Amino acid sequence: MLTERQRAILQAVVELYIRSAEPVGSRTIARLSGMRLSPATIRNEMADLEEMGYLEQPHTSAGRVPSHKGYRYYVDHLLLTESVNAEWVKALKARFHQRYAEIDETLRQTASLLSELTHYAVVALGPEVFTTRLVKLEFVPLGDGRAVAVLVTDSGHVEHKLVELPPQLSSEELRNLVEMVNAELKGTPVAALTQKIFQLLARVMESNREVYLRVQRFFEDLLAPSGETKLIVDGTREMLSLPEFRDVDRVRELLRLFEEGEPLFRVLRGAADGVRVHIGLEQDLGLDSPVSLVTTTVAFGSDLRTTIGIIGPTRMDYAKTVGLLSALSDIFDTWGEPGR
Amino acid sequence: MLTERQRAILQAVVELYIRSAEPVGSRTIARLSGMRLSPATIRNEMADLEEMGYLEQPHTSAGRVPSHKGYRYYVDHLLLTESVNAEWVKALKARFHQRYAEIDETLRQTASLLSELTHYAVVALGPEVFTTRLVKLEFVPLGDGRAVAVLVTDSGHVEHKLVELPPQLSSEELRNLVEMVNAELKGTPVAALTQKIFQLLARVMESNREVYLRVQRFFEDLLAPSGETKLIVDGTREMLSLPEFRDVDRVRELLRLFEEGEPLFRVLRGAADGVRVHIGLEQDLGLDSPVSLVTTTVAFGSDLRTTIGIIGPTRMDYAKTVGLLSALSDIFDTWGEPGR
DNA sequence: GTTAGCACTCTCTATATCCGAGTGCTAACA
DNA sequence: TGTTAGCACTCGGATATAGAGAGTGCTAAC
Repeated sequence: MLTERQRAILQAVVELYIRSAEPVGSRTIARLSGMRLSPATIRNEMADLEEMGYLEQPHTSAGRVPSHKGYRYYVDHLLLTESVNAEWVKALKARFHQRYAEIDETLRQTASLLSELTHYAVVALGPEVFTTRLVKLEFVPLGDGRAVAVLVTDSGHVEHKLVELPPQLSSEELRNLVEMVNAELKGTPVAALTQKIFQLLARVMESNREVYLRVQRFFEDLLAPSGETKLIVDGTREMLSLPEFRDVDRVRELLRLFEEGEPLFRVLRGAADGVRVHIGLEQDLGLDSPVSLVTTTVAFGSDLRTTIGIIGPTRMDYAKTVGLLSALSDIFDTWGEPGR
Repeated sequence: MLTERQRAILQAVVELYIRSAEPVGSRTIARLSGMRLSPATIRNEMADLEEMGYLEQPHTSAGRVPSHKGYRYYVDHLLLTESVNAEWVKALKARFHQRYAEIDETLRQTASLLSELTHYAVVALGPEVFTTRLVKLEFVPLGDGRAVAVLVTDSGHVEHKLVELPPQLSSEELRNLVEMVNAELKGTPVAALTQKIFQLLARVMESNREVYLRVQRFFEDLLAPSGETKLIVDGTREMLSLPEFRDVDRVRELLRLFEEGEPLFRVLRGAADGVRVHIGLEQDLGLDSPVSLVTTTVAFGSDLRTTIGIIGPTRMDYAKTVGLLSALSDIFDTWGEPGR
């Protein structure tokens, strides 16, 4: 259990370190924090805090730096979430008021704005479309045995794919089939589509087993999630001005992380609902540089959900970041209700 | 006019500098190049080459480095284009044999492969769709006054956009309109589409001036090139291992360039047909780091054209890069003929 | 419990020094 | 006349050294 004074000192260390990126000494705290205490006293407390694992010393005779445990305590008990600038909230909301935009695009723009506001990098899971529903499936023949298949969902999302038509299937038959799919499966959640189509096919085509198999394969290909969920990344550039990334090797690592995506996927997928602070992800992400991630998992209306994360140095400005993502969550929540 | 020996020396300087990134001294050339000459003789020649502007000295008592003029001469007169690894050609061709893929995707994959092969960054202009033709225009109503407009071209390209339906237009009327567009304008080049639609509208709706204007505005919006041509970028990461980018500031510049796009657009758009070598683009691109660009402008069949460029340090491996892009051009050319 | 004082530690910066690679020039050589 | 050996000179980069500054822990006094 920490005393009131220890908490105050821990808070001061964290906040000063966040601002300066330099180890914080007892002098500095004595001067800048309101406490009427001498450096010596603060030194004693800091020694205790270190022993308890909240602070670390890069080397003897340097100031202190928060440990992961220290950050954790700070975030969980000492953080006063900043109420977000009204200006910013307005800017965020603006992203949603242009209803023309596709969800993907909205998300991309949000990411871009967030990185601009925080000066950190932003990652977002492309929205999962599991629960969106089919509005229309269409084939547009191109004339040389190929066609474009276009699939429109009720969220306004469009998937399209160039397909080779199975030669066994006359264009007449295909047209009938598609008409039937549209008539009978409109409103079906996209996730269940493949299965439903198979059932439909089985019913219609039981006569001709061989063609059935071909056509089944064909739809299977068509509906296979085209390139698994995308990762949206923005603001890589912002990270480069941080002292943590003064070294090009660090930058290279970071770019690799963003290009590769896999480790980020894992972390984002694993993030619990609401705004969460993940401190010290360097191991999980395979980086040498100390980074933290603040995530929020939000729902777009009742159909879609996505996770947005802000990646910064471990000494990132948690107050601002958490505040911003909370505000964003609220906007998402209230936005889902009226229309979509 | 350069003597045979001077050309040999210039070539040696360029090639050694490309390999080592270090200024090249007379000793090195005497040792490594086949010429049976002493360093002293080579020094004399190098002094002459410097006076003629082909070489530069970073400082007295360093070796020589090629000037832009030197590179130019090398590329224009001394370059033996490497015949490309059969393996690579195969890999490139493979990108085109999956006819399912959309052009955009093909291009993206090609860029990715090129950057992997060269270890430089690759930029490509999203293909210009000016000459592709309309195959089908479709509106899929979503039910709350919005609809998805889907436009399919004969190259298999799909554009889609969420639109708000003009309330003055009944869905009945819209359906008729779209049907008419499809019936009458199928095969129209996309570039001419807006104008054609206006003519059609004018003919059909002359009775109701006010609605006409609304609907015109609506189509205008719809067909406005959605977000000007895209820039495809890949392989930024590769650049980071080059000594030219050991400094983070340089990296930051580079990332900004790729994010911003505008200067790159200008250069790529301005590139003449065929394989071209642009030496020393640092001014044009607003960089401090010395970079060159090798471009090729290729046609996809008769309909589309695009420019692909490889950006590397000015001391990039021109032989390899030019060879690779030549091979790519050939593949594009022969590929355009059969099907599409 | 708090604080002043002090010796000590360690990093960082600036300065001096040295080494090596490379040059230009001169004079000798074929 | 072109080529080469020799040599003094230059300059950047690496290495060593000293000193400043910031911060600590500990002791002893308040």
